[in-house]
Amino acid sequence: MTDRESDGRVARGAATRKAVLRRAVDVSSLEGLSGLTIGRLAADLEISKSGLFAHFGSKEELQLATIDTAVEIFRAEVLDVGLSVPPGARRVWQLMTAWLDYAERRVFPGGCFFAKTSSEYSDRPGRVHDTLMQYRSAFRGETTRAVRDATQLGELRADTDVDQLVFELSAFVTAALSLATPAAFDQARIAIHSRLARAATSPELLQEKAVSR
Amino acid sequence: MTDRESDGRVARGAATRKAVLRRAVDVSSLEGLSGLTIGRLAADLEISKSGLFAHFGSKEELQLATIDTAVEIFRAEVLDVGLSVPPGARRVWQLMTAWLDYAERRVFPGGCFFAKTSSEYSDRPGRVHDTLMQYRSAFRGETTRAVRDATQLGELRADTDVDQLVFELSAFVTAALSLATPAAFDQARIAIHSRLARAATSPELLQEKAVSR
DNA sequence: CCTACCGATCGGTAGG
DNA sequence: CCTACCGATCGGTAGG
Repeated sequence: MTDRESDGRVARGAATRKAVLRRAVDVSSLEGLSGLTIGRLAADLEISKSGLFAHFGSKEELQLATIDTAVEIFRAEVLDVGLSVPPGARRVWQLMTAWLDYAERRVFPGGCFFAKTSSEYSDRPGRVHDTLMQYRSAFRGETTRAVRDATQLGELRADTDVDQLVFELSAFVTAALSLATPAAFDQARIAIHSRLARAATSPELLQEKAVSR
Repeated sequence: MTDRESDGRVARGAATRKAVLRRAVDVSSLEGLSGLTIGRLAADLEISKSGLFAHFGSKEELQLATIDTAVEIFRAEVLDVGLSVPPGARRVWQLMTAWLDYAERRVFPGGCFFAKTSSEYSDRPGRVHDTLMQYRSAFRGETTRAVRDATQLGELRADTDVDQLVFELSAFVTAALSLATPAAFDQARIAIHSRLARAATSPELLQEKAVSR
């Protein structure tokens, strides 16, 4: 009896928390993590300010929880899609295009959550800044590993400067995210394909595997 | 007598306005144009809030005046430096490196004023957004003209896709501004040089003119 | 999860 | 340029 009752409360609490964070991620992708205010979020979700506040304890904790929620989505939409292809040049291509696709598809209404918030917090010390930079460098690490693997597999030229190539490919993606026009997304795909083709040991390596359908 | 007195007031007013805008540009480059608050600016400059307010009439007017001030500085530091070299491949190189240099030199304490504020206002409708986008596209227009001129002069290959090349070169710069590490600035210079060398009809075109000293 | 607060700060105004 | 305000909103707290 008491078990069932408290389970019900816990479940409702978790559902509210989840709804708050989903909304928080959307708002932040449009207006940044400091544009996020507890009062506005509470009004949007039609709960009291202090009711919402009780879930997090401080605005900073809300911001950190919002970042973690965005990371989970980014991981599923970009990293998992990229890594679903076996190591090699095509994995690198897949990783970059998954990143572009996720932004173009507006998984977050403001485009890329991390493009917005990393720029916003680039010069503000604190835990929000540190957490964002840590995730950014973790993702760059995954990209670097994919490029290094492709090099060691002989699919990218042995004299490839791995960090330089990662810089250039990432630059094309982030530029498209920042411009956010259809033309820019196309230009990024063209640039990435041509840069990878130039680094590849064989031109067919970037081709889609022929699927029978 | 009255002339001298009112001239003195006007001059003092202009000096105050100038000091306010210089400070506003610095603060915005660090914390964005919405992080700019009239109260804080007044406290920094040790004048009253309403005294400062009287110079602009609204926060939006202050933001627009701040953008115009930043544009003047950007024009002097980047555009004028780039265009000081005659049309051709080297002018394109000069334009891109002047842009990198200005950010690396921290002309604004937060790096590039426009990188920060364009991202901040990318999804907020209004005059601030419109003004920022207008300046961004004007600068892109100048870059495009420089590339087109270099192509027509025969210094870049006739089959150069001008918009694509502008996209790629700008991407390298904005990526470096966003990362803002010494390594990233170096990687951007390497990427720009190599991309321009590949588009050039002759490798010497990017060389510095030999100066006797 | 709520009502009812707190001090601080926001953009802006009145009147000099 | 000033003092002295305004209503709205901020993050956060007390006490349920």
